[in-house]
Amino acid sequence: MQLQNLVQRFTSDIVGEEHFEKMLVKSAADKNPLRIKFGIDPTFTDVHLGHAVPIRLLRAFQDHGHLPVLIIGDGTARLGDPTGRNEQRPPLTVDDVARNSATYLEQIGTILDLDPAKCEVRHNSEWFGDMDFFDALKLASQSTAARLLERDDFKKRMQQNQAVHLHEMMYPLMQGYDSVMVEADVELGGNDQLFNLHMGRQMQERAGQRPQICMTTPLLLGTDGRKMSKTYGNHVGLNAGANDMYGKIMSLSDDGMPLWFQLATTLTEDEMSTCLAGHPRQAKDLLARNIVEQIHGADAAASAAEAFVQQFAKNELPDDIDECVLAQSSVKLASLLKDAGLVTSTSEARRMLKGGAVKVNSEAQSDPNLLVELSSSGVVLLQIGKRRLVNVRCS
RNA sequence: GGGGAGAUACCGAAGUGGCCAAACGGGGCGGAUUGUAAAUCCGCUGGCUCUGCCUACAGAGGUUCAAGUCCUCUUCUCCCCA
Repeated sequence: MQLQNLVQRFTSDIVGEEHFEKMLVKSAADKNPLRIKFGIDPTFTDVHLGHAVPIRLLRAFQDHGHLPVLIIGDGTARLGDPTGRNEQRPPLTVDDVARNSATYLEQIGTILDLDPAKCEVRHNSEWFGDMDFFDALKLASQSTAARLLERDDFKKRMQQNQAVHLHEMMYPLMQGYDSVMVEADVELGGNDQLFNLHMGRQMQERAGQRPQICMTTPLLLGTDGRKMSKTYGNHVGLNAGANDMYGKIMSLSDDGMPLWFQLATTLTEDEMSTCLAGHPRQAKDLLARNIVEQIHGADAAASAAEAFVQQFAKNELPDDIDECVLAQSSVKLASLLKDAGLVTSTSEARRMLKGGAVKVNSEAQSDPNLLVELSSSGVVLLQIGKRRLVNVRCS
């Protein structure tokens, strides 16, 4: 597929579009690949399918001979982009960030080719790490309060009489500075990044560089229709197993499907519209399969689809159930549910029991004091709802 | 620097001395229904050795038989003035 077509499919906004064509032509003539920047802050342990949208576009650029410049924001993560959340997160420690950075690369590697010859990976602590206070002031002098307060998130919070801290306003400047440091030609980001991307342009211009083209991708919504975010629990992680990933996508709301087809699948426009015209259940199955295939391969996708039908449509037990080994042989049901890790407290176990959610060996139980005998040879199957299952035996 | 308002559970938000483990709404979780979609109905939503006990209404003290509610100090936020 043509790069321009892909760009069209995956972007909602392009700043500096009029120069993009020329840049492509010049890059081809000079045999000088464009530097395509994409930055991601390792604030959590998983990268999700929402992040995958710009990453897939990045991959498209890579496939067309351009150079992805992947920035792991181990410096910016310490601050945290205040986007979309009207409260501050607890600051991450250096260790958190280091741990997350490693898993991020692994997950991004499922989409992008991280071969050093084909991709430049940078950590922005490289330049933020040894800045002193006066360097930071210099950075701050690059913009103005009025300009920063134009940012949607800040504006809203100001209007709602909520706090906007000074350090939060440094975030866009940091991201912009990244662009200067890597001399980006194009920067990709989610729709909510538009302001930050603009900042890069502005700062590059001040630094005497050619301002980057800013491309934003539409935001992939979470399975519940809200913005995909780990904090909402509506995300699908790239590190999710095939079955889990398939199941999560099946729980997507019907309304969300067109956007998901557009942003997360490899299907053509025609294939998509054929799919969407059919039964929604069918369409969702294809959607889920396609996505799982991209990450886990065709075989895994097929068996995930099968396992799903077995467990949820036919209401049968799944083939692979986690096993848990406990020391005691005779335990009260409420404690057992907790010890087996199905609930976090015995109080929760009691509530579940009262609500009729619990089955022991496929038989409904409601007595928290029921004494369950475990043996080392056979297993006892504990079940809360359709999703939480575990086989228990004693050591 | 001066004046005023405020901080309640995952979120929003009631509560102005006992009937408060805290109304109500959202979210989440379970049950029914189903296409693990949507919609709808029902239940749950601090912990424990669970008909009882313990810890909680920003933090620390205090008044009281009794405090989310009153007093003092502290921390944080917002608004107005300079």
